[in-house]
Amino acid sequence: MKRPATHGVTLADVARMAGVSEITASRVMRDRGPIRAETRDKVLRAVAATGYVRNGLAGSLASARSNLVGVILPSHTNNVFPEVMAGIGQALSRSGYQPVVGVTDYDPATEEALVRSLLAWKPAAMILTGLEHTRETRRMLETASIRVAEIMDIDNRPIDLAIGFSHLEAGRASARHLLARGYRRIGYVGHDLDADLRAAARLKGLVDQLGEAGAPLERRHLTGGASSVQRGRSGLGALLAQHPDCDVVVFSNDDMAVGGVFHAMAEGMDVPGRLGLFGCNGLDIGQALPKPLSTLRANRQRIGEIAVERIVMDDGPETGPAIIDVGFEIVAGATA
Amino acid sequence: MKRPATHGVTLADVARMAGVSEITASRVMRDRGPIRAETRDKVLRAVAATGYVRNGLAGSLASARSNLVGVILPSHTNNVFPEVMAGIGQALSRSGYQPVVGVTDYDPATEEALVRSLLAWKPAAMILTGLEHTRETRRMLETASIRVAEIMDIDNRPIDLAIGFSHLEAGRASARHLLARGYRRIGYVGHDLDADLRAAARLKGLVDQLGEAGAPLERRHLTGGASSVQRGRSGLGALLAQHPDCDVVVFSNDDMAVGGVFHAMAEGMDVPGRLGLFGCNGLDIGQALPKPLSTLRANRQRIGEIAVERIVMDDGPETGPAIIDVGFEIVAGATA
DNA sequence: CTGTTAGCGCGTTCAA
DNA sequence: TTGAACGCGCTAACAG
Repeated sequence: MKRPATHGVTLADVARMAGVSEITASRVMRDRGPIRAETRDKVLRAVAATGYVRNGLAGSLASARSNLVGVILPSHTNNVFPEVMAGIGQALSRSGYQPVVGVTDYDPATEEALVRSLLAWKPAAMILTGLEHTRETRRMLETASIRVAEIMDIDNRPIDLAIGFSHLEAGRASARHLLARGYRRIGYVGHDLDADLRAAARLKGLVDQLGEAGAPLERRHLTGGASSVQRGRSGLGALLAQHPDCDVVVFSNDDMAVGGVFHAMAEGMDVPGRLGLFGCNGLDIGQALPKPLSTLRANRQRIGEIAVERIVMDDGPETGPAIIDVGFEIVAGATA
Repeated sequence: MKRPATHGVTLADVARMAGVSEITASRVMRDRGPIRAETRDKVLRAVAATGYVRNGLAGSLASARSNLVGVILPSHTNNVFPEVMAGIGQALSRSGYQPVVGVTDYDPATEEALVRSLLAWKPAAMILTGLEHTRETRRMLETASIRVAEIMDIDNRPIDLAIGFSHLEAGRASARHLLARGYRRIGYVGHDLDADLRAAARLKGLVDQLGEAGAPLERRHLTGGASSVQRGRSGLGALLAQHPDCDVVVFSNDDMAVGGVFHAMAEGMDVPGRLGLFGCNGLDIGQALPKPLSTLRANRQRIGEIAVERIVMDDGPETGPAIIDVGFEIVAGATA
């Protein structure tokens, strides 16, 4: 190797080698303004020869804009978030943006700290989950004068743009579905709902609607901790031990419900003859079961995509806080 | 509001309000050097009053270091990657670093483009998947003089540090397990292996070992496309249609294998009496099945954690390319 | 314990 | 179609 090429080839080096000014080289790098083809070639050759890599820090500092987008999600383990992340990631890469990711573990204080440190990168936009944040989180976001998308939930007033569906309504719709099927002794198996506000909202909708219909939800078992297939499985066992008379069980989400299906299988229980099972989320896995899971599905990947499309690609006039309801559908399935 | 507070409170503003120099304010922000408690308080008060948010772009540019770490993964949908991302994310946040994420869809050219754009942020380190990259990717990484971790695979020479296990050996170990159980008419159901080099390596190990044992792997079905529970389910159906005499089927991973289990359930097939089923990865879901899946497990979350610990927290002397083998274990399960 | 000086590597704004 | 001058907001390296 004739040159160690260790570190720090700058635009100035490239410009010098190409025999042009820095700004011209800069324009070539960014496809900006009119450049003679010959000049462009000289610069590109110099880039190749030096192995120049743009310094985004300097560029963004000078231009006061970056192509970073802050993304804050509650959890890595809950299967729905990899899916929305997939939607976000794909849409972002199409438009040349890059996600800087943080995970809150459902803790508002952690979220606040994350917002603060992500804002330090002067992101073009910020995507966060849910509509409940600390006062300081909201203040920082409002002050930053960047686009903000709050995803998953629409049951409250967003800072800028909310994309998702009403979890309250989802709970109600589940209840109506089960009532229509003739179920009356309804049970519920859930994970830790103090943290997962959206699962809690679905439960509230379920409880409200069932109460109004005169079939109150009295049979419940909460496992505590994050949702998982294992906890769904053990949770159903625990619920039935206490309330053997349930005719259907609703789970806080599909992971839990799949666990419930496995419990029923292991016990040789007839589903849905002896016991109906109902999930929430429409995960791939539930639909691949021998009997596809009855559940409620929203397109989570699409939520991520829409968030990106609206806040990083859109530059229409600001019209104040907006809400996009992507809706949900009851998947009849074969278990309830 | 007495002040729009829209945009751009700088360190200079804070310093002025606190009656100190910029560098002192800077030191307070970063907990650097000795500061009198009183001075620190004045600064912190000014920070609170102004709502100052540090500009990481300027800071990193000046100090030539950032707390960003580039993370490049092949896929969002393959369930193993959310798990390693969980390990990476947790370990990073503990040490105050933030991941900038890119997804290659198993394409080396996409990976190269990602490396180039992530390098623009002068990350403290870079984590990528596998040991196969384009020549230019390797060059950029070597030139960048940052720590590089290549995760998942150790069957080749790493740029700096490799963390994972030998997929070739994993395939061989699976073969030995099945042979020891007495299986001889072994089938295989896989997804698209052109892209997923590690699944391909496991298959090669499997084929080699079976060949050496005189029970060559002749019964195969490849579905094409990414792995999924659905494809595993349909794939097993297709394989058995062609080769009804299989006594055990190995799947390219656990998602596929769980699909296989569901197919067997739906057909009322006796597992493992009539047909054994064997996966790879040890996903939670496989272990929650009525009969826990027989599979091969590596601790993927730990791989992510170790990668971070070694390349961002470690500053021991460089000793050239290193390999960390986290190993794997055969999970006997109840399906093979 | 605190301050001064001097950039970091780019892009913006003008002018040519 | 190209360039010169300036500054983005912060921190390193000294001094004091």
